[in-house]
Amino acid sequence: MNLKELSNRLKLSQTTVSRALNGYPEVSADTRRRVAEMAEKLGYAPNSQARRLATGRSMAIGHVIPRSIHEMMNPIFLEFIAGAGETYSKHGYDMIISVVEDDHEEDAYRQIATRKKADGVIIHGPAANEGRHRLLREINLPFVVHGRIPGAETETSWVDMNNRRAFERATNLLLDLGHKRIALLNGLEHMDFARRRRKGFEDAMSARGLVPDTGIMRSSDMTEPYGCDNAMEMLKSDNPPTAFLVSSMISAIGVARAIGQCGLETGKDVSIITHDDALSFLPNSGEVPIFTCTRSSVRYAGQKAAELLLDHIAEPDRQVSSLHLDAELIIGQSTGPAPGR
Amino acid sequence: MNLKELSNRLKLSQTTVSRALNGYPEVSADTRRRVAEMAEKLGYAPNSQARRLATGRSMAIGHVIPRSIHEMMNPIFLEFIAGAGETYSKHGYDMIISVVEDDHEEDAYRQIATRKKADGVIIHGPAANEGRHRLLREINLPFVVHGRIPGAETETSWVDMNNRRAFERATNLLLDLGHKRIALLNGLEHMDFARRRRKGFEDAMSARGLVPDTGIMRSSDMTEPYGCDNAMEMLKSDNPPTAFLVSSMISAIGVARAIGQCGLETGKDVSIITHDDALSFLPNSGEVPIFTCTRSSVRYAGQKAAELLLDHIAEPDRQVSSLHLDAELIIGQSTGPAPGR
DNA sequence: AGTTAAATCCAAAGCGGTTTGGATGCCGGG
DNA sequence: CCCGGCATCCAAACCGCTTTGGATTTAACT
Repeated sequence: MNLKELSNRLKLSQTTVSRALNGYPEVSADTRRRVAEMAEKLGYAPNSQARRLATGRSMAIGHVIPRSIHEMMNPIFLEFIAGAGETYSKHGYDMIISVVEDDHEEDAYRQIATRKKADGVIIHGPAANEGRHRLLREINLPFVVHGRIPGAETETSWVDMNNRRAFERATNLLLDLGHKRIALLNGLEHMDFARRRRKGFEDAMSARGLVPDTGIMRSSDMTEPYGCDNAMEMLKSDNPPTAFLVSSMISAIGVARAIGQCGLETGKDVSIITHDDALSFLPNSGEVPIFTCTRSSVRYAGQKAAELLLDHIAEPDRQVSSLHLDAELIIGQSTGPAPGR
Repeated sequence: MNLKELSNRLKLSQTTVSRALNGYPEVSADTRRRVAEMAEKLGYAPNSQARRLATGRSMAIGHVIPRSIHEMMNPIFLEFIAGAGETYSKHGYDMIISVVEDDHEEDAYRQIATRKKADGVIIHGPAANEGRHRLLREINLPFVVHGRIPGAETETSWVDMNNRRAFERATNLLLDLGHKRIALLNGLEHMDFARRRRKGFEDAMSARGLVPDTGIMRSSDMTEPYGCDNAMEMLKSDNPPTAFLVSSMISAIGVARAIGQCGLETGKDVSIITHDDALSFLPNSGEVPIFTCTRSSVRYAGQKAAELLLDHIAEPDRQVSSLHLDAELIIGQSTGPAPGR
């Protein structure tokens, strides 16, 4: 069933039928109703390829993710995608995801632009020396960044949470509880978010005249064993930390496991604060959540980033605009006063 | 830069240029080279919408996932997607993901078919009373199932792992170690995979004349707290289990946490066997993995399911065909002889 | 040399929509 | 009664590619 057949059945021209269905004013209310009814009855829906070709808009947003196991192929990414996807479908956009070899990333973006596969893209996981925004500007592909690109904060549109502040507040909470020896289990520090988190931690420490001990600061992919192994090693050392500041629930669970294996009690002997992205399969809710955390829904960030991008596509010569989300600081069971205080 | 401009520059017809680029034989090697060079130089790539319209194939595979928080929006899904995505990009296909409200799922599939958004789809998470395969057959949309549809195993193409056998073997391992009181922390049992796992557990038990105690069998979304809370409750009961059979690493981590909090030792006082989907952010590897597990890479399953689907699209009147994967049984640190034996 | 087959290349017709630039009919006002 | 203007509707061009059915040139064979 295509436009032609439908308009034949209605004894109307394709033009009129098309206009009727797309809400143009040049068609009487009566005809519009007739058309809508017949379309419904015959189950007509316009072929997207044809429409896209005619309008020149692909009505799709691209997400290219490098195949590498690092960082991106993680549940946080999924949750973001889920949020963005909700926004897309609400606005009639498709989401297309390209999993590419790491060294084909640039190529993937170029393909999207030249083959007109998508009307815009979202940049995931900006790193320290980021170049994707320049490429995208060069090939004239609208984009929004999830996170911030160091040095390009004012010239790009982004959605990010206040990583520095979140970790600063978390650190202050620990300091207020009397902890002085605080370990940092950070994400990969070539990623922008991890740098900011570290900054927040260091700022809070030095504001109280403390010097962060790099001996108990780590940076890696945020897996469960990463949390467990490093916590274990530190706890068994001569001068163990009394608190852990962790970048992800997943690793925090590992830290908790290590604490348990050392015969210690989380929240009493050792404290943990983690960042909580509010992942659906790792709920940290309830009256008093298991983990004290800084929480910010990455799914919500996905929704907002998508909205921003769609706005930009609709009005191309609009100012860049960004959204800075604040994380909540939530007191759970995993923190307590420093021992011996 | 489009075909017309390119062919003008080359003083050739669009036909010839198109054929040269698409590897048709009716063009001399010399011309082909010239065309390729010029296309490269001018950065030409065919507009996908136009090509799709002309060929009638959308060169995309759809994945529709309900917005609901249950099951689907989980890391296992992501890992599957990642695997499938690799296959797609290798074959020049796009992956389009639709996040839809639960009650719009059918509608989403129909849209894909009538608007020609994708050439095929993958069915995720088949449940007990599954109807999607009938719908897809009705609207004539090729598909492959990840998992199996009860009652339709022979008439549909699917990729699944041998859930029943995996859990049977896992249970036997525990029984061989002398465990008699074994708890089952299963996934949602309206899902097919969870039913099969339960079957495997029950089969193994009754083969040794044991009757599974439904008092220590649970079924839910596989979160971390699910594992911890239920394990905690059981361990504190009058007649605690000596071993746990768990459906997911995530919940198994929760179980381990509960064991630790009870002052017991995993692999000594209490054993755990979990299914391990080989998620990248939950590595369970090393010489002796932390968890004894049945392991089957869901990423691999994604690759294979995608290959199967692309095959079906290429040769529509081909037999249905399926792939039954076997899980490895891997001995880790989380199992040991039943206490007092 | 004449004929045929093979090798190249091309004009034009789709694919299924949207959109431009009229055409037609009906109305009230002068 | 005639004309301008509004409300409707339509024919045809166009989006950028693939593909059919020929046309033309070249090579090969009798």
